[in-house]
Parts: sequence; C-alpha cells; structure tokens
Amino acid sequence: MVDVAALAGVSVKTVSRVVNNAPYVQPEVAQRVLAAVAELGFRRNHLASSLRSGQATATIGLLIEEIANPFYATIAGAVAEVASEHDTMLLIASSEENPAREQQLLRDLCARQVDGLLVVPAGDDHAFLCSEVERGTPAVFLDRPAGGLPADTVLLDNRGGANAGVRQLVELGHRRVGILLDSTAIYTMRERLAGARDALTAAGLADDRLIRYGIRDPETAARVVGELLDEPEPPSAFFALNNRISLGAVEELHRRGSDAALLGFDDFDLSRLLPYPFTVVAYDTRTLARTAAELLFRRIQGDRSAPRDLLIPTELVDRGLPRR
Amino acid sequence: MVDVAALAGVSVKTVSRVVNNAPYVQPEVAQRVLAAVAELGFRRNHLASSLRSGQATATIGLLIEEIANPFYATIAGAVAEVASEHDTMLLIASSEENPAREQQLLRDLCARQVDGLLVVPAGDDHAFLCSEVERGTPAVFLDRPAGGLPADTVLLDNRGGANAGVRQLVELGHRRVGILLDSTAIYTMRERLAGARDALTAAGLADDRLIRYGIRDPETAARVVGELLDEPEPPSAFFALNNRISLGAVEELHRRGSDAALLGFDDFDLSRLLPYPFTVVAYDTRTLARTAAELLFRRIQGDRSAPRDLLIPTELVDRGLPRR
DNA sequence: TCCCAGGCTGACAACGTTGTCAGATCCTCG
DNA sequence: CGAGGATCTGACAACGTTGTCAGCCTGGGA
Repeated sequence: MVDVAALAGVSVKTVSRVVNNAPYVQPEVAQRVLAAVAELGFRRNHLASSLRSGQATATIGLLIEEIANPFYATIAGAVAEVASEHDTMLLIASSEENPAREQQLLRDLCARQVDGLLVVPAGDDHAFLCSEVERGTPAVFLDRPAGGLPADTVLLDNRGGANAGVRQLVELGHRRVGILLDSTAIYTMRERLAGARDALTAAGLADDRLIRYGIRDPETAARVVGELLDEPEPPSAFFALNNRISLGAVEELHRRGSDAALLGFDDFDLSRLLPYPFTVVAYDTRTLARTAAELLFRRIQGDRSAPRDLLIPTELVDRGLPRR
Repeated sequence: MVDVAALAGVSVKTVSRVVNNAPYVQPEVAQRVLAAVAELGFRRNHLASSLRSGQATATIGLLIEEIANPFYATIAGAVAEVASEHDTMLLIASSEENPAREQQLLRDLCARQVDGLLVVPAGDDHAFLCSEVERGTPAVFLDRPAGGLPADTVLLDNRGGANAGVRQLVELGHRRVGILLDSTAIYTMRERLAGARDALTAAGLADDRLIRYGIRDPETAARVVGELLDEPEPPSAFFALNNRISLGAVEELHRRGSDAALLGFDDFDLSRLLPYPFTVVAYDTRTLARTAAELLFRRIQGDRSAPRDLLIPTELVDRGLPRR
C-alpha cells in the first residue's frame, strides 16, 4: 500500500479510501491510485484490515462431524449459500465425533476471529464457549442441542416424525414393530426411539425385545433384520432409525422376498430406485441448515434477543406400506 | 494480552513467549501467566499473530463448484483430512461454475492470506492468479487443468478410462455404442468422449450419429436412451459419461426390460443395489484430492521445483456387461 | 578477582491497514 | 466580502501480536 501510495503520489490513507471506495476522493486521484494498484498488482490484506477495524472478518465457522458425509455436505452447501448471500466466507472443520477435537477446533475458530459459529455438536458440554459468546461471537447449534450453554438451537422434529411414522404402521394393523438403531448415546437416536416408543405405548404395543441397538452399518442391519425375521414371532414391520440402517434392511427384505413393512428415518436420493418399497420420515436438510445460518446472521447483525429453539418439521413420504 | 501481562506482573512479550511456549521463561513466571490467561479467558488473536509474523495463516483455500455435490464433498473431506494433518484450517468457496465468481472468490481467498490454494477450475483463464503465485501463494489445480498459468495439476485419467471401457464393449462384440454426455464445454466430458471415440475409431466403429449431447439430468438421459432404442438400428450398448446420466439410463433400460450393455463413468455408492447391471469406469476421488492436497503442502513447505502434472488412474469395475 | 556465556526479561518497533483529526481548498450564501 | 459548510487530503496513532535487541542476573572458569 505504501508502494501504491508512492507511485500514485498520494498518502496511504488516500489509497485506503480508494480501495474501500470511501467518499471524498477526487475522481482523477482515484484514477491514478487505481492505475497504481493495477500496475503493482496490489491486493488489500484482509487480515490487517479486520485487525484494525475491530471485528467483521466476514468469515463464519462451521463445525460438523465429517464433510464427506452427504448429510453434512448438504448442510455445508446450504450454509455456504447463505454465507455467500452475506458476502461471508466459510471456515469448515470436522470434529470426527470427537468432543476433545471439537473443543480444540471451536477454540481455534474463535482465535481466527470468526464473526459467528455454526455447530453440529459432537460433545455434550459446551460451557467453554460461554466466554466467547459473551465476548460477542454468536453461536447457533443445529441438529443436536448444545450442552451447558444458552444458545440458539435448530433441531429436526425427530420425536414427532418417528411418532407419526410408527402411528401409521399401527393404523395399518402392525402389532409387532422391529426397531433398529445405532447407539442411544446419539441425541437423534434417542429422540427418534422415544417418538416410536410413545406411539407403540399409546397403542399398548410396546415391546423392548424388538428393539435392536448398536447397528452401525448396512451389513449389520441386514443381519439383524434376518435374525428378527427368523424368530418364532417375527415383526411384521421394521422401523430403521437412519438411512444406513434402512439400506441394509432393504437389502435383506428384498433378498428374502419378505412382505414386511419398512419405515425409515432419513430420505435419500435414490430411494425410489431401490428394489423394496419403503416409506420414510423425510425432512429438508437444507431448510435445517439455512434456518440456522439465517439465525446466525441475524445474531451477527446485532440481534440480542433471548436464545431461540426452532424445530424443523418432518414429513411422512409414503412409498408403499403393506397392511398387516 | 496487555491485561494478562498486568495481572501476571510481566511484560506482554513474556506473555507472548508463554502462550507460544517459547524457551527461556522461568517455570514459575509461566505458571503465573497461565493462571492469568485462564482467569481472564485470554485467547490469542490469530489474525494479529499471522499479520506480525509474516505469513503462515495455517489456512488453505479450497475452491470447488458446489459443496453439496457428493463428488466435491468427497474432495472437501479428503482435503480437510490432509489439512488437519498439517494443523491447517480450510476455507471453502463454491464457484457455482461461474468463472467471474471463481475469479472473485480466488482473489478474496488470496486477500485472506491463505497459505495455498486448491482449485477445481470453473473458468479457463487463470492468468490473473500469476501475480499471487509469484508472490508465494502456491496453487494446485485438480480434476480440470488451469488455463494460462503454469501450475501443478492433478487430473483423472478420463481419456484412458473411457478408452478401456469402450474397448471392453467392443471386445464383447458390440458394434453400435450410444454415447451420452453433457456439454463438450466441460473438460472431463471432452476427454472421456475423446477416449471413447479413439476406441471406436480403432475398431472402425465410430459413428457420430450415436453421440447425444446436452444431457443434464437423469430424466433427459432416460428419454434419450428411449429414443435411441426406438430407432431402426438401435445401439446394443450405451456409454454414460457421468453418473447422473448413468442413473437415467439405468431407469429406462430397466423399465423396458432391455438387454443392452451399460457402461458408466463415475461409480456411486448404491450402484450395487440398482435394478440394472452396469459396469463403471471407477476412480478414487479421495486419492485425487489427497494427492493434490499433499502436493500443495509440499509447495507450502517450500518445494519450488517445476510444476507437476499428475494423473490418477481409473479402474474398470465389471458388474456385468452382456455380450452382443 | 574478572570475564563471559547462558538464562531470562522487557522496551520498542513493526506487520498492513483504517479511525481520528486537523488542515487545505473551494463554493455558496448572507 | 466574509463566514461557514462541503469536499478533499494527509499525519498520526492504533488494532494485537511478535521480531529484534539490549540489559539484567547468575554461575563457572581463568
């Protein structure tokens, strides 16, 4: 900038004014400066700029579990879109479901003076963010609630969606519903399970022996479905609590030519091409992410109202559920 | 930092030494400083730090077309992994296939003093990056070549993969191969088409009337496949140049109960569940991205050797190709 | 005894930018 | 013709940190 100023025969302050197109610069002086900028290939140092002028790095931090996962990729895409509408860049970090790493990364993002944080939490204690938030770095949590920190939260209606889906199974006459899930250590699994249980309990059909935990991949899901079907009193319907599990269930049911009803949580792209009909509790991931991002930008722009908890609705997409 | 220094009764420089755990600080002084840091909730300002100490923002920029697209999400994931191994954060921007936006975003990333750039180019002229590169911000291009800029490039073996796949079709006795692609404005499409044509020409089977352009979505692909099959002399095999096109082709061939051979470029997750057998020219997106990222970090660490062009091999994954 | 090396500390300037303020010029209006 | 505002410009300090350097102390060897 000093060089540009020298070449244009003005002060650095005037160069600053020109590159920020501030008012009160004579057009011909501005021309000279711009010529010098072009000649020297000058580019303003954004770091120095935001260091001097207080905050506003025009950057937000997004913390997710893993970028390559389509769910998080969709979130990242929607957030990037909203960020771009606000001329803001996106710093992305992956916690890999590791709370210690999450904490480390969030601290690092704050150290980089991001204007705000969007977090899909991995750990369950975020008290360490309190001081940052108080100091003016707003944080919005999505998909899972924050722990130990009053902050905005945007969640899916996991419980309501699961409840509606299972109620539908019950209405179709199913009396034994196999429930397949990963770990109850995961917030979304707990909520979906609770919703399903509520529906079954209301119908007097709750039976914990039909709940299978710890299913992490399609292969395990397929095996567990097989085991349940081989029991003396097999379920006539299955509820898969996420889409990896749904996938395995589809494979096994198809392989056996079963006529069991299959309900899944989470839609996925190719579901209409799959060889077994199944109905899903669907939701719009982009809406989840956009809602959270828009809330964050309202905070960044100075909204200091009380933390909000928003719920994104789910929808039952019926692609065929056999009656019992 | 001034406050921490005051509270600990030392100079700011000593605080700086402690937070950077530099040598030559008495353990008990360091203790006092750390206590003050904890009490005040001090966090080092990474902006100021990298402004003062020259470069090394420990941040790289990744420019892709669209984060939500699984191909780019996989790239982003692999890049994030390599970045994390180098204690570096990732600034992600989406060009949305718009060259003007690409240029704007790349400039912005440079202004943010990233240590390096990873670019999946949208435009075909990147001469404007020359000055940045000369000034020491290395750039590595992946999936598509850079234009007007000598820079490292990591590409897929599009031509070789397409060639091998089509040669296989020819060996199985197919004489009429329908080729389905998006626009030849896209580098990868041009290369794949060239590879396919080479194989057909070598066998004396080239027939441009069987090439269909401008296919952007599965629906169009399905329609075009139908049209080709309805011709008096229909193809006995199809080559779909990307996976959106493959998907439409699968649907239509399945719907008609056709026995045509289907070859696709790009594998995808659920392909083994699809209702029609098809063989793909597959590649490892993660390898593509990791290779590029690792090359970038070598550059960042000071490797000044001549720009390299790397080719990531493809593999023919046979899931069934009917003979003619 | 002195000297010097090594450990430890702080004052100061600087990174590249912009906010503040004061000064200079020009125009307009009373 | 003068006052006062609008327009334009630059000197200077400051943002939060770290590199440089000088200085202090302690201990050990000559």
